[in-house]
Amino acid sequence: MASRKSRPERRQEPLSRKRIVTAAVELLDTVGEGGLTFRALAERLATGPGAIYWHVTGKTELLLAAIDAVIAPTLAGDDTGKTPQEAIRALALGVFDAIDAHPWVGATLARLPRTPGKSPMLRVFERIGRQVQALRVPEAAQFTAASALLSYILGVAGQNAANTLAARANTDRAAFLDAVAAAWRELDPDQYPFTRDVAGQLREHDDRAEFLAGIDLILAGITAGRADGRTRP
Amino acid sequence: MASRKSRPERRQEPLSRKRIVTAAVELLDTVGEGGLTFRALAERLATGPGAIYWHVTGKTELLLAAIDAVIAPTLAGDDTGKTPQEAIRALALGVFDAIDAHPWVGATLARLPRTPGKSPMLRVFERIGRQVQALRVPEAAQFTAASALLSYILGVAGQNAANTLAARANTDRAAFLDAVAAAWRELDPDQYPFTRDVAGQLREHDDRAEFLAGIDLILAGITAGRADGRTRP
DNA sequence: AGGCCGACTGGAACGCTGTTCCAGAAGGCT
DNA sequence: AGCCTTCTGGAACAGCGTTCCAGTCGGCCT
Repeated sequence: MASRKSRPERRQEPLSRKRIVTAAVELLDTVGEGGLTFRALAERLATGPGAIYWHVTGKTELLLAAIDAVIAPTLAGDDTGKTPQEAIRALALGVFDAIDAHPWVGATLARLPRTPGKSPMLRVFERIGRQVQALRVPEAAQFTAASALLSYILGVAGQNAANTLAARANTDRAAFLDAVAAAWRELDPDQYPFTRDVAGQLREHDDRAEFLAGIDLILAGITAGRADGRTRP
Repeated sequence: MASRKSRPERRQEPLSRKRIVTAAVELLDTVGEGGLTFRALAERLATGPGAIYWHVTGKTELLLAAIDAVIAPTLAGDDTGKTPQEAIRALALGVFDAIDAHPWVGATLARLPRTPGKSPMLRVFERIGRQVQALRVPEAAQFTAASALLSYILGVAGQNAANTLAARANTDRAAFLDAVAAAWRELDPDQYPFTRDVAGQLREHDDRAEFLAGIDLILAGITAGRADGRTRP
C-alpha cells in the first residue's frame, strides 16, 4: 500500500485554508459574529492559534473568505430562460436568504475594509448589471441602476440580519415582533403618529415579501424611467 | 455673586454624559471607528476609564448616543411648504450627508444590537412615513414603502461610508477611484463583462447624485404603483 | 543511508481592549 | 460636625488579534 504517493497525513487531516474557512463559518453560524476567535477556531481544529496564521493572513481575510463561501452557492444559479426581472428577483432573493441564514454577513460586510477589486459583492454586482443591460437601460444609467439595486439588497439584508440577531436573542420571533409592535404603540402620539399607525402591519409582515416588493419598486422605477428618461414633472 | 446656586464645579468642567458623547464623536471623526477607546476617551477628558461608566452604561450605549448626536441635526429640518417628494429627498440627503461626514455611523449601525424601540433610526423612519402618507400611498403599502426607502438610504449610505473609509486610507479620492476603475478594467472579460463596461462611469460618477437618482427610482416606483397599478406601456 | 532543508505546527508571550472594582474626594443636608 | 450620596480615577481582570519561535515532520539530494 501507500503506492508512490502515500497520503501525507502527518495528522488525521492536515490543516488547510479550506478546512479553516469551513470551521470559521460553522463557528460564526453557531456562536455569532463575536464567537469567531482565533483561539476558539484553534481549539475546534485541534491546533494552536499560530498555525492558522500560516494559511490565512489575518482575521479580515478569514472573514472575507467566509462571506465568499456563504455567498458562492447563490451565484451558481442559472439565468437562462428567465426574464431580466425574474433573474434579478431570483438573485436578490438568493443574497437575501444567504444573509438571513448567516446574519453575521450583514454586519461584517459593513465593517470590513474594501479592497478595490476584491469585495465579495463584486460578482453579485456583475450579475445584476448584466440583467440591467438586458432590461435595455440606457448605458449612462446602467451603473446607477445596478448600484441602486445592490445597495438596496445589501441595505435590507443588513437591516434584516440585525433584526434576526435581535430576535434570536429573545426566544421567539413572534414574541419579539409583538414586543416591538407594543413598544411602537406606546410611543408619543405627537412625535410618532406614523410609526404608531403601522405598528399593526409589523406583526404580520413578511420580510421576504417586503424585500421583494422593494425590488419590484426599484424595477418599476428603472423601467418607467427607461421609457422617457425621467419621471413626471 | 454666586447667588444662591453657585456653579457646582468641583473641577474646571464636571464630567457629564453630554461632554462624554461630544468627545466620543470627535474621537470617532478624527481617528475612526477603532479609535474610540475608553482609555483614549478618558485621556481626552482628563480622567480615568472608570469615571465614564458612571455616566454611560457601556460602549454600546455610547455609540448609540454618538449616532443620535450626529443624526439629530438632520431631523431638525422643516418639511412645511415642500412636496412629499421634496421632503423625502431632503431627508434622505440629510442622512446621506451625515453618514458621509461621519463614516463610522454606517458600520456601527449595522453592528449594533437593535433594542426594539430604541434604534436611532426610528425617528428617520417616522419622518419618511409621514411623507409616504402624504403621497397617498394605500395604507397597506405604507409600511413597505417606508421600509424600502429607509433600507435603501441606510444601504447606500453604509456602502458609501465604507468606500469613503477605503478612499481615506489612500491619500486621494480621485486616485482611489482611478485605482478601482483600473482594477475593474483588468478583470476577466468573460467573467466580468458588465463591470468592465461601466468602469468608466465609476471614475466621474457623483455619489450624491447617484444616491438621489436611486431615491427617485423608488419614488417613481411607489407613485407608479399608486396611480393605476402600472406604468404606461 | 544519512543529512539537510523547507513546510508546517502549536504554545507562549505582547500589547491592547471593554469592563469591574473600590478606596477615596467633594459638596449638600440635618 | 458629621454623615451620605454623588462622583472620581487608577488598578486589576479576562479576553482579544497578532507575533514569535523552538520544534517536528516529510521528501529530496548526495
